[in-house]
Amino acid sequence: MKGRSCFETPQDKRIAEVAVDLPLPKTLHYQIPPALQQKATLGKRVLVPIGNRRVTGYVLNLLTESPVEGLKEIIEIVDEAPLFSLEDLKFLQFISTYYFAKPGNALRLALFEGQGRKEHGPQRSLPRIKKERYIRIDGAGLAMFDEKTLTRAPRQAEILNLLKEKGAIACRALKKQGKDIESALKGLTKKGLISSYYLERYREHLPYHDPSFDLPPSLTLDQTRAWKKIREGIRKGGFHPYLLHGVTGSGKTEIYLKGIEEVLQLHKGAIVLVPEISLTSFALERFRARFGRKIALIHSRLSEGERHDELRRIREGEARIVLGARSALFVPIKDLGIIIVDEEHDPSYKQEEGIRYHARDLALVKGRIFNAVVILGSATPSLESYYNAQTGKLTGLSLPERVQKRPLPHVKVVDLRKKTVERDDPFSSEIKEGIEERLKKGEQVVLFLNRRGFATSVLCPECGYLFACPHCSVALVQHLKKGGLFCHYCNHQVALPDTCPQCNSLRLKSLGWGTERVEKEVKRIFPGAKVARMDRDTTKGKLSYHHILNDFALGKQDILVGTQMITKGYDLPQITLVGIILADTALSLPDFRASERAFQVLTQVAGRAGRGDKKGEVIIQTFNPEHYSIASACSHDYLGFYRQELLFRQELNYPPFSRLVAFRLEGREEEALRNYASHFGTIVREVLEKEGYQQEVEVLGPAPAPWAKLKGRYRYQMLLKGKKLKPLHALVGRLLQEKALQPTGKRIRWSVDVDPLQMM
DNA sequence: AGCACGCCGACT
DNA sequence: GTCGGCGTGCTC
Repeated sequence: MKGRSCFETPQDKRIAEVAVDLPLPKTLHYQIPPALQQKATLGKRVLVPIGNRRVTGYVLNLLTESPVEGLKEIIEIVDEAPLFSLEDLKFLQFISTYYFAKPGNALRLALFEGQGRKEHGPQRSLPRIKKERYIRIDGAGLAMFDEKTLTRAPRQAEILNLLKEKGAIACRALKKQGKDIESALKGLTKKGLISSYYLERYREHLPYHDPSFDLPPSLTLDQTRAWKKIREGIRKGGFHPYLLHGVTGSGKTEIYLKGIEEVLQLHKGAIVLVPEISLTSFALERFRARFGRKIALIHSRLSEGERHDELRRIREGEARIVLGARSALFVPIKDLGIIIVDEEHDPSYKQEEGIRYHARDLALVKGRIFNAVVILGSATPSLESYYNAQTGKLTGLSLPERVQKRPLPHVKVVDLRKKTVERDDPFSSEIKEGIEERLKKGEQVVLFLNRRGFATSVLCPECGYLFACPHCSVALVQHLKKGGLFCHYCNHQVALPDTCPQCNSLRLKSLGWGTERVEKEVKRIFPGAKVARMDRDTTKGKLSYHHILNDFALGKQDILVGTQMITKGYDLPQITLVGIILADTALSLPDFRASERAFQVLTQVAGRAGRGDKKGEVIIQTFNPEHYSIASACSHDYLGFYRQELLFRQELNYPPFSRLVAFRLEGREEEALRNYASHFGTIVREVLEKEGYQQEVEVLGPAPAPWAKLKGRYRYQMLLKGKKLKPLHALVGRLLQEKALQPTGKRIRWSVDVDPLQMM
């Protein structure tokens, strides 16, 4: 910080705007007592009275006057130095106004409290700093020591010799070798030959071993061109946003690595965001191979202690780069130089609970506020981002070819409509032949199907009875291994009876294939093949995801069957065949982004094939070979897809041609919610007219959500659509104030979703 | 989130 | 007559 002037409180600003750690809709104003005037600065914690309690708050702003009468006084300033910089506060302020988030909740993001935890519960106890015991030779003791005393204590002698060699040893390392370490150590200590001491240790999710440092490969011509542009931005300083559109295997990661290297040389830090699912060791290892311990890993599967220690490494300056899922965007990195959002199109960047933010959008905001370079990278950019690159909001960079002149995989389409005879078999003869050929050659196969379980539903063919979830409007999915029928939304479980509960028929039928069934079938057809499955059911454990992929990478399996999870996050040269069991699943979703989603998933998973020296092949099975999502994915034609999808969006006035805000209404009683929803719609339209927004905002609904009931809650949604965000935003702000919209009991809730992604 | 205020049932 | 149920409403 240059001088202190910008942090000193001007004499006339005697009021502090404070966000407290309570779910209040607004910030509160407090008088700054003269004695605290000097210390009361932006970004510090303060102790304030609220009701008859005292709570900690955060100074977000300093004011000269307040519209509120009878302000109370700040009791105490907690911090010597501010916890938040001016930029941090700006970023926070933006999040809270843009997403209509309570300031206290926005604060929790910035404080990195994590999402899954209790909101506003009691303060969690801070994880302990972990210490590790070491031993060293006690010089004085050794000087007076007679070797013979140890002839009958070989363990002690052994340890002593080791110590003479190394000086000091971690006890943990010793314990790995023998069993009875403790008594030997006790003996040595008693004789005054060694002493113990403790050092702090960082907990690690994926243990660090010194990587074989990676020599940067030479760049292709396209890479060089893209890299030069980005380097220019980094060197110039300030906010420069890029969209790096590179086909699968075109070497986007290498550009990210270069960007980070450059930024580190300028003594700045970096944030790298990757989709939740691809948080494997693979991304981490690649970065560690280049940057060693300067990388910190942050994601939801870390234990509290591990996360705490990673944050500590960042705070203490050992780590200058943070790699993680969306929440890593809020990690406080000193002198932020670059933010990278890999696979920027990925829906997991959208938080669907609490503050419904989009990490890619906020990455751009953060870049602007912190004057950092932002790279959005993808093989299949979101329509919004690609459009932004075309209109100049982002600098578009393109890598149209794979590295080392490797071709994109050849794609073969199998039209399932012509396969009516063998309908019950998930594999076409083309896929079977393909698998057989790969098994013979010792190459690897990936089989993708975006549904887990054995069968997607169970039905009685005689009376039509369908096993459905009593709490959700979905069919139950049959699982063999877990045994029974399961709801994938609320986990409701029932046993599968032998007869139909409605007509007692014995002919219950399992419909639709899931990954479990695909795995079973492939094992049956190819008894010699080693098959692994990766989906939510096989990745419950903390590191199971890592282990499955690792084993596959090591060649312990020939075939990997999986859901979404296997579409990205790894780069394995032995995979030469990707089979897409049913490409249509994503297309049938009731969402205007369904085509985009389908195209992205197909392109991503197809991109796993042929990343080594051997040519890759993709076989897509589908009932809709003509659909443009599928056809474009087959011909690796992003631009073709983009143009067609853009037309569709324009016609229906959907993003990127408009902005959306969704209201989500929820309640336990169907009728009460239906009535409330209709009342809600009336009020919204009334306000819209009264305030004169008819020209700028279009209202759709409210209507029952496509999944009308989930986890025992009925759901309605309403959509506001506008060309410009500003009037939309103003109207929503106005509606949040509206008394008539507040639910009158009945256990009904509603929330606002700005830039909604999932329409289901 | 707390905590007070508030208006209806079984008790010292 | 009161103690207390937890429904709604406010906190600078």
